[in-house]
Amino acid sequence: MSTSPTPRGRRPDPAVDAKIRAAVAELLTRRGLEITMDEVAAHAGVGRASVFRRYATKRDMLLDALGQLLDVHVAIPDTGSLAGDLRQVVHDTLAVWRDERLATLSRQMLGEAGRDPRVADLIRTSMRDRMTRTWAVYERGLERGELRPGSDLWLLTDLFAGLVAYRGLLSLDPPDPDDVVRALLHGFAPAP
Amino acid sequence: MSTSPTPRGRRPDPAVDAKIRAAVAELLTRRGLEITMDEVAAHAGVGRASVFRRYATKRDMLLDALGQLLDVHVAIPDTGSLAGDLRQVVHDTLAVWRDERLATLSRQMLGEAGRDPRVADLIRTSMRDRMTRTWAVYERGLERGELRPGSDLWLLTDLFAGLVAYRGLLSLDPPDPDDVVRALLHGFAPAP
DNA sequence: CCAATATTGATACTCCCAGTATCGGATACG
DNA sequence: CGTATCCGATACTGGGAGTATCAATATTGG
Repeated sequence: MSTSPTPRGRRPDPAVDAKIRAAVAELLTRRGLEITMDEVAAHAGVGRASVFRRYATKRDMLLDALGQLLDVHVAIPDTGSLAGDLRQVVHDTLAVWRDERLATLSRQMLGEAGRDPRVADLIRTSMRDRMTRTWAVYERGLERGELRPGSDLWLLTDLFAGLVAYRGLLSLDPPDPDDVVRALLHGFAPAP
Repeated sequence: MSTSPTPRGRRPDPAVDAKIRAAVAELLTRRGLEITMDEVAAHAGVGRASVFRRYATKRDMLLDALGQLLDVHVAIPDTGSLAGDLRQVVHDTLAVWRDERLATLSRQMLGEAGRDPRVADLIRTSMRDRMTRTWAVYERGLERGELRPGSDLWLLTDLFAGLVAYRGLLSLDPPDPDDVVRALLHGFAPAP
């Protein structure tokens, strides 16, 4: 079952791993996805071959780095009302697009998702995890009677996640969180 | 003011223009954005240089082709109710993602928007035009009192356009138009 | 200690493709 | 005619991903 009977010879240097990852992370946030393998190796102070020994392709390398960048901690708000909590979640979701560097990287990452299913998978999973972690917000909202029972909560989350991604990707002005929350909770029909 | 005092020498052959455009369009829908200039020239039965005489770069060529592909006719529904009209608009917006070929191209196009501002501009403008053309739907809705006066209509449209693009880009299941319309009009709060 | 094996940085190579340059031939204008 | 531009064809340049090979070094089993 095991694929490692016993490792012989010289072992991979963990320090090299770290240097490469650090170099990729920095270059990625500084210059976006358009970086060359030579740059990575040079910036890490490491032989070019050592990079390819760890990642079969450039995509694999970027995939690994992007996975880490997406793994950010998201606070779960508890303001006392669903509207307040949602406002906070939407605001946090918008945060990525405020810093121009992160916005550029996010755009390119969403872009890469369009051509590489693995990147799409990465983002999808990351978003799903992230949203699942904010599920408590919805549960409290249901308990307080602020949310219609039986609501499609994925539709709710994807509506604002999609809005934010769409506007960000196309460089449109970001929406105001309060407007978004109002729209999500009460819709555009006149108050009855 | 004019930059063409008088054109000398042999004139560009319109037939060559047409052959190139046709070849690009077909290759684009058949294989997505990852096509080479040699393929375009060969498929058009045209010299490679003639392609570069018309487009300085591959991006320029794709931009031209994508602009035409985006220029599709969209019917403006008039079912008698805002809900019915909106349902139709959402359904039409989803159409692109039903054909797997078009979906792949759309994904790659949205992807390209993430790295090339000109593509983003193209999509943005196209979407804006398209939505403006459906403005009549909203106006009738306002007249019939089905829409709250003073609504941010761009927020409304971007909410569902974003949802559709987001789910499509990440290969998530497309939403049900009726669910979307219900959410947009009445929100997720309980009926008062 | 020793032999076998695998990693290290360095370098040179192949392959693909966008973009450029040049060719002889064709066509349009003056 | 003479010149300018287009035509298809072909060869070239340059950049970057991925591969191959090197001597040097490190690790482990015997």
